Amino acid sequence: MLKRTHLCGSLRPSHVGQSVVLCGWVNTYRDQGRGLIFCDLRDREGLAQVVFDLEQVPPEVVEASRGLRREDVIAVKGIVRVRAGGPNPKLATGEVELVATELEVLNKTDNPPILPDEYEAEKINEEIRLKYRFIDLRRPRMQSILATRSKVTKAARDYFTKNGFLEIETPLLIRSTPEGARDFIVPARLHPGKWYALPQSPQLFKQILMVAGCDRYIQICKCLRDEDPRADRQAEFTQIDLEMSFVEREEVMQMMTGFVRELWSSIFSYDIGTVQRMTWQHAMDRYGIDRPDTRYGLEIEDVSDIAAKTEFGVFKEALAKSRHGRNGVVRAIRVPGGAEKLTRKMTDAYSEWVKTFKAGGVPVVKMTEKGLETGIAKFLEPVKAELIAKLGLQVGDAVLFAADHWDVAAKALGELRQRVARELNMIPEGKWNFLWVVDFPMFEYDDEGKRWVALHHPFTSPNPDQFGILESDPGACLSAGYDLVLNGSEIAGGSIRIHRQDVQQKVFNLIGLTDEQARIKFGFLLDALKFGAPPHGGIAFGLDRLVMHIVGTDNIRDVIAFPKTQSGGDLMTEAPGPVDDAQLVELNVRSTVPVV
RNA sequence: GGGGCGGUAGCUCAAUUGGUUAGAGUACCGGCUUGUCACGCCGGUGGUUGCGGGUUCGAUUCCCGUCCGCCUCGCCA
Repeated sequence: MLKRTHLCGSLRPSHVGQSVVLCGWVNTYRDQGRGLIFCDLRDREGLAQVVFDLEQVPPEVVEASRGLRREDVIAVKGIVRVRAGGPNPKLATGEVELVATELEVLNKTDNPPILPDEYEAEKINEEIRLKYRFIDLRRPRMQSILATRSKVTKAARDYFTKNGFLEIETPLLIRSTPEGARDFIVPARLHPGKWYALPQSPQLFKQILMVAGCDRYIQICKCLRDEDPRADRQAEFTQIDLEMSFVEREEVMQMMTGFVRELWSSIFSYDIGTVQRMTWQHAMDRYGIDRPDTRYGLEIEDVSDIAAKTEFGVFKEALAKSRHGRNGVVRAIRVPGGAEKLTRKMTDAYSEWVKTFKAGGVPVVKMTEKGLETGIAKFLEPVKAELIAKLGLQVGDAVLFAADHWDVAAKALGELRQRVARELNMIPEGKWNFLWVVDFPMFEYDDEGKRWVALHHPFTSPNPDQFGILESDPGACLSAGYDLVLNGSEIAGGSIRIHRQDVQQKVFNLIGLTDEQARIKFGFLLDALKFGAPPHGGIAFGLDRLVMHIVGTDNIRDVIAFPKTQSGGDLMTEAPGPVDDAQLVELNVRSTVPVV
């Protein structure tokens, strides 16, 4: 076999005159007739044009070159020269070509169902791309994404090991724990009737590594949550998981900010500047979401007191609502220029759409030269001046309202804010807005379960100044949690953990675990906390999402080599699949559904 | 679990109100072509219209069910 000397994409004028061997896939071939054949050969690095001058090569090369087809795998030996037909500016190698002297066809291909040609590929159904992933991944775009992902994981290892983190592996077969997402479970052959779970994250193990004196830990690990996927979510995903001892949240945030600073600097030569902080309450009030996109305005204003002075029934009803000690609200978004840009059709669609978030609709008013018009203008007439002042209304603006329980109104306007920004093209290109969200509540009340549930997870510590109200007013207690948000998407989340056994016990009690249940489920953690647990905290980056931002895609499957579909299937391997009865018998498992 | 969109040639799509032999581009096959680069020209092969049922003289088209894919609500500590 001819031995490769260069990568296709690496050929440059400096190679002219050299004898080289390229290996790769036939990207395209152009048969010019009896004398001349062109072939663009592709490998991971790019394309190079190979010329077969049929009068200058041995008969077997003539025959083999005439039989070349797209995606055949070949090795070619030849001399690099300046292109005789003039340069091709579309190719990085476009100034040179390889004049073939030898050709070895390493593997003929069947007619490929799809081609890794960018011109074609953008149009091909993802279903087909996933089935023939081995061809789809040959595309330059996909190769580039895989390379970028590799760069990110290497940057993480470099940065964190440089800062004293040890890379330590944690088990995949673990104990199933309550709380959180649904577990994937694995039958334990040696323990009939018992099961392992696959980790939703290495959370408890990394905490125990801190108790074990490892000081700083990093792992790039798979996490598995048996929940329905989304465009930016897979059941099986990857985290850059970290934990540090003897720190408070400030040091964790500084360390992590340093990482993204280095990453963005090395990949984009972009200075992320000072990363802003925002409290969870501020985020919810002003942006209607716990991961605000601060690249544009459209902030939410509370106009409850003004609305209270109107006779508009929807406002009155909303303000009369109350839940968990919080009154209903009327809130509004001023849309600059919205009087013209937001058509009746659009605002009607918004009203319909917010119903999916349990809101009743979106009252609208527009500001024209004549004053407030359309929509609910007549109800607002008495408070016109106040409203204009509060919202800073100018002629040409529109106002979108939500009136409901505070969380419903927040959610509706938060979603609406993003949709309006998208539809009115208000999101600036090329901006990277990083933001730390802090001071999350420890708990939220679960109406169905009639109990408090941890907003982050039950190992999250209250903020140091909040211990006093942990038990007396859990609903008001703020945690030492922090999320790193990029352009409205959560890319990392973590917290300072509880390192005292008595505090952990209290939190378990608060979320409805009795001492005995806590003992059964988390006895090892409570033990660890008893025997010398240092203060510690950490964070986990969602690697897939981080890479999505970096490569500019909104499809998580683009950044995973072998992703799963929305129903958890792998279209290439056809997993999940049936197993033999014998396997089930050995595992002491019986299926309750007939095998298809 | 709920809602929405989609599935026609290897691939991307079309097919009028339910009506002739389901078409086009591309890929593939054959021929021509010595400077192309999404090469070009001529010709050809290629169909379980996702699957199952129903209505009808007649179904890609209408109805029911089902499978698959995508988006989304719930869910994702």
